[in-house]
Amino acid sequence: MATINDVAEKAGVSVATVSRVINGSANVSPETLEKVKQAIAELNYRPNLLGRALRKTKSERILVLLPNIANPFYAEIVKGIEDVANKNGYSIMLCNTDSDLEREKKYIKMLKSHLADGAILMASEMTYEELTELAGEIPIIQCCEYKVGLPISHVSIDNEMAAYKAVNHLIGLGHKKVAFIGAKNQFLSSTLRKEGYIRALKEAGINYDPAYCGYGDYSYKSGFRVMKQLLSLDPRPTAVFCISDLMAIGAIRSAMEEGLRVPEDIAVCGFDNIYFSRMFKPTLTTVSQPMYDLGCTAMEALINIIEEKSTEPMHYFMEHELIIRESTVK
Amino acid sequence: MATINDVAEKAGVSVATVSRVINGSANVSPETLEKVKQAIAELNYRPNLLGRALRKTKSERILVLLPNIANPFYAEIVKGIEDVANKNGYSIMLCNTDSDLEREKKYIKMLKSHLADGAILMASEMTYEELTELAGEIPIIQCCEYKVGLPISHVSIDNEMAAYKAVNHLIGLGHKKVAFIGAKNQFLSSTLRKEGYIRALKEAGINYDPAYCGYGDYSYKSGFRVMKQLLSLDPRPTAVFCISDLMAIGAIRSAMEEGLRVPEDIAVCGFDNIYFSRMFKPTLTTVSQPMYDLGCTAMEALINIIEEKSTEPMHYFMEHELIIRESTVK
DNA sequence: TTGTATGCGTTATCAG
DNA sequence: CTGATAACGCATACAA
Repeated sequence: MATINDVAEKAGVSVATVSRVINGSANVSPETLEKVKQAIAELNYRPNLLGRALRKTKSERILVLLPNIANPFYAEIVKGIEDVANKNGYSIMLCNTDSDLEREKKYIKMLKSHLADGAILMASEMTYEELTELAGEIPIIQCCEYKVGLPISHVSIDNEMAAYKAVNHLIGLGHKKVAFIGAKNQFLSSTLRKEGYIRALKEAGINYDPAYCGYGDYSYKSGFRVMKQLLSLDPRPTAVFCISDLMAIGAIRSAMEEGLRVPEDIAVCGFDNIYFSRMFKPTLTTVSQPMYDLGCTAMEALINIIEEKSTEPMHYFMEHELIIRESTVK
Repeated sequence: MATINDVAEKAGVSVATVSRVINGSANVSPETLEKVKQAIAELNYRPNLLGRALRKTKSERILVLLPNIANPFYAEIVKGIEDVANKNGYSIMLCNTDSDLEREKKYIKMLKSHLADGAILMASEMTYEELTELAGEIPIIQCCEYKVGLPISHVSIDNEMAAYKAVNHLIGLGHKKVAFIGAKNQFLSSTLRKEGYIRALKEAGINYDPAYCGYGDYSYKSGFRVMKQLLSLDPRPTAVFCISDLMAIGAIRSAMEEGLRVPEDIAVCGFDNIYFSRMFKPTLTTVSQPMYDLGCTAMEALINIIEEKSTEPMHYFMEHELIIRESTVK
């Protein structure tokens, strides 16, 4: 592998001049420029990024930690992140944590070891203390899932309001017995979506009944299972709000297996608007997050921190949208 | 950020001793070990990976280039890659190329710039020449999609045989008019799957008719569109083999819209066994690839090259499996 | 067992 | 406009 020294030797100049050529410095005569360029081409020389980053103490690289690359929801966010990053000269590298704290910490260690200039964290498993400490060392942004009260910027939607609107839609269709399929975990969005559900009920004068609430893990299977239990209640719910599309689809299949029609016998609403929600029959009513914009905004906020344009933690709430399809309205 | 110098100073030893402690050298007295460990802890010191990699000319990092992180197919492969990598002390970083040659080349540039020790390429857009040149410089493996005749190891399934078996299954059910929904692109798998389709027809004494072949881009929409055309043929096909699950699901929805029942009026078979193929109604008959094992094998092969245990290019063909579900058999 | 000195490949400072 | 040289943070050969 050719180094800058080889190029310098071949071109008959010093390494400093080669470096100037590489970095587009104006102070190089046309003849030397040509000589150096030729030497670079002949040797097929590529600057060693490690050496450069070490010298500049800046890598122009960003880490994106996400819990599950299989989730198409994150894929769209990553697109936004990448586009903004590329526009600003940064490369992004994806780190799949698999919701495993150990894996996440391994990547965080790489981050702390100067491998990247900053990171975007989605659904981090770290504690308040760990996050705070990390933010003191390295620029980070929380995207989608976040913890409040931290000196760390975040980008998300208003989960409480989104859930409220979804449940309000069901109530507006005349449903009185509206069930809820959520998740019990450390994520704020789970709590907020449930709070939105409860607020919609209360405002409509409907009693909040914990018996109408089940909990899964966002998966198809868990939606299927929880729905089975809810359907055994008497009186049976006539509508269900699920905090993920996959659970909603599981719930629909569960209802169908019981001989119920969707939406005639029971209406189902999901959350996320994954591409599959259009393909499923009946097509799924759901809440759409502006995934691409979430990614763009997160990356812009991160760059602002890295380049020290902004220092104060910012909290961005992006617009969401209720998408009404066949699973709630015939 | 504390450096090895700070630690050395604080502990009252030389940087060499600190380095020995970090790297677990045996030749350190218990007392110095303790002193250094304490200094490391107090300063919250993390070795700078750039410096280390630069010095060792080895990063212990692997790049995984994939065309689309949204495709759950790749997610499972990545799991296999990660598990083997972690077991061997490597970290993997995902690079989303979006099937864009420019993006891919940017990551390849990083690879050539010593940011990683090697790479696993899935569905690369590069030419024969580019790939050959790259392989001369850096350890790489082709996974799933590959080009033949290159001095580069690859891991995949036998696409021709898999397609053959799938179509044979349809023929075995009594179908004579078996259509095909494929893709026209540079990928060998597209060609091989079509060849398998043709071989199965020929062996059964069925004439291969190009009119029964349509082409999409693996997506739901394209499957839907192509199926519409195939259904307008006279005589109408009674079975369809699709080279992706998404196209198969699009095809099914298309058939349903025409008032046809699946599988009674028309049988549909997909390819990939994405998790969604189980959730869809009717559940989808499809070809399952051993995604996790593909990833494991690819990573093992890469490590063998990096650590120079093997030098000869190897070609691995993993077992696949035909999974029969409701879309072909009632 | 420990320390000194060197170099990995860059970029940046300073002198010319 | 160009070159010599130091420094980024680390690991290691060699000396002590």
